[in-house]
Amino acid sequence: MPELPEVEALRRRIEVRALNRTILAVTPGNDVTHIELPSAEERARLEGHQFTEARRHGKYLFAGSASGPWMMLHMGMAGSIRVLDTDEPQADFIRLTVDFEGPRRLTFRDPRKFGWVRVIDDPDAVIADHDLGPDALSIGEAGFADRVGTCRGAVKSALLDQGKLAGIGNLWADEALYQAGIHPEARAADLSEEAVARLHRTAIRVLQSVCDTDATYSELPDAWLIHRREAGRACTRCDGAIDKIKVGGRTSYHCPDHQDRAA
DNA sequence: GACAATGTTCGCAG
DNA sequence: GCTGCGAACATTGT
Repeated sequence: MPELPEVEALRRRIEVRALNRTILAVTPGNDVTHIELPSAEERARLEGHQFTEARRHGKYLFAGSASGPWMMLHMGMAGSIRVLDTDEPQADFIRLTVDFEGPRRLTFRDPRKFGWVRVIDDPDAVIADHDLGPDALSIGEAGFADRVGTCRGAVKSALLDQGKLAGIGNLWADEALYQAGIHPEARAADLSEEAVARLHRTAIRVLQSVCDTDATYSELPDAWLIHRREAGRACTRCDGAIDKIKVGGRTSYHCPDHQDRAA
C-alpha cells in the first residue's frame, strides 16, 4: 500500500485528528520482535509534548513540533496508521500506540514488520542523511530530466530509486509509464527529451490524482492500469494486452503494444 | 507447501 | 568512487 499518495493520506489523518494534543504515553504493541521501534527512553522523550505538524518526504512520515522531538515512521510494505478514539477496538498487528489527551490514540499497524519508527530531532537533517532525492510531487521538469533522464539502467528502476526521486514505488511507477506510453525496460538515458518531460508530467499527474482521492483506488478512472494489474487483460489505450515481466527484480505490468522501448 | 507481495538495505560486479 | 543488479529481510495471504 504505502507509496507517496498512500503515505500522504496517512499524514492527513494525523494532521486532522492527532495534532495539538498532549502525548500521555507511547507504548509498544504485541509481538514486536524483529521490528525497529523507539527505546523506552526515546518513547519517554515524546511524553508531555504535542505534535503540531505532520510532514512527509517521499514515503517517510514525520510528526512533531518546532520545540520537541519528532516521531519518524516508515510503513515498509504493509504499514498503516489510524487515529482512533480510545474506546474503539484495537486491530491486530498493532506495533506501537501513542495515547493523547482527549482521549485519542494513534496506532501504527504493520503485519509484515518491514516498517519502523524512530524518534529524531530534525527531519531535514535525517532526510539529508538518508540520501533521499527531492519529493516526487515537488520536483520540476529540469530536475527530473537531470536525475531520472540520465540513468543508464531501465527507466522504471530509475523511477524507483529513492535517492534520485523520493516517493514513487512499484504501483505508481507502472501507472506513470503506462499512461506516458514508455516501456519500463527502456533505458532512461536513451529516452528523448520530449519523452522524459512527458513522463515527468504524467508521474506528477498520477501521484496528485491519487492524493486527491486520499488513495482510494476505486475512485480512480477505470482506464488506469491500477484496475487491471493482471497478465492478459485488455489494454485501455490500444488493442494490446497487459503483460507481466520483472524489471529490476520487481513485478511490472505494462502494455507491450503502446509502451515504447525507444520513446 | 510454494510463491508472490506496494518497502529498504547490503554486497558484489562492472 | 559510482552505478546497477540481485538477494535478503519477516510475515501474511493465495
